[in-house]
Amino acid sequence: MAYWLFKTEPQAFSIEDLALRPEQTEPWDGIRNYQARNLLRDQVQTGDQLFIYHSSCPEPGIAGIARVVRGAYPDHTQFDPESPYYDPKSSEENPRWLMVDVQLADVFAEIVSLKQIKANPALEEMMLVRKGNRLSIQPVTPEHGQILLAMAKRR
DNA sequence: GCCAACGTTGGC
DNA sequence: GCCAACGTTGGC
Repeated sequence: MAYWLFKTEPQAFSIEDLALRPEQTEPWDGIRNYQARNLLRDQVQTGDQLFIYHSSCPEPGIAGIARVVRGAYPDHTQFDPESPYYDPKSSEENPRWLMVDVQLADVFAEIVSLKQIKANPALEEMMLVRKGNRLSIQPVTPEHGQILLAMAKRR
């Protein structure tokens, strides 16, 4: 079981949306970055835990945890001309983009803020806080994962 | 293959 | 809204 950090903009999709129907699995679609796609394809596995990170919002940080319930398969939004994620250069025969299905595991009582993460010397090697990193899917080491879990207040 | 121009991300 | 730090595109 590996840990990952998945970014989302809460105004588009937040952990509260996952929490609306906690029993339901949700497709994590719209990944349009090759590095992130390769992680989905090669490394992200069913049962892995995701730290759900809210970005571009008043308080950026980790809002909770989800689990991967289905490994990588073609992201259907790439074939839909009506979708903002439509990719005319992709084809059903040779899909370019992948997605996974996730299910809510836990909503933190309080966000583990980017500010807190930056303030913790034990997390200074996290990809999230390394300069210039914008990757939307990031590996989280077991050590960092344990520290983040310890920082979180469980609801 | 180079690289300038352009687009995106995301904190502040 | 600003802007740094990328990633992508496309002419050559």
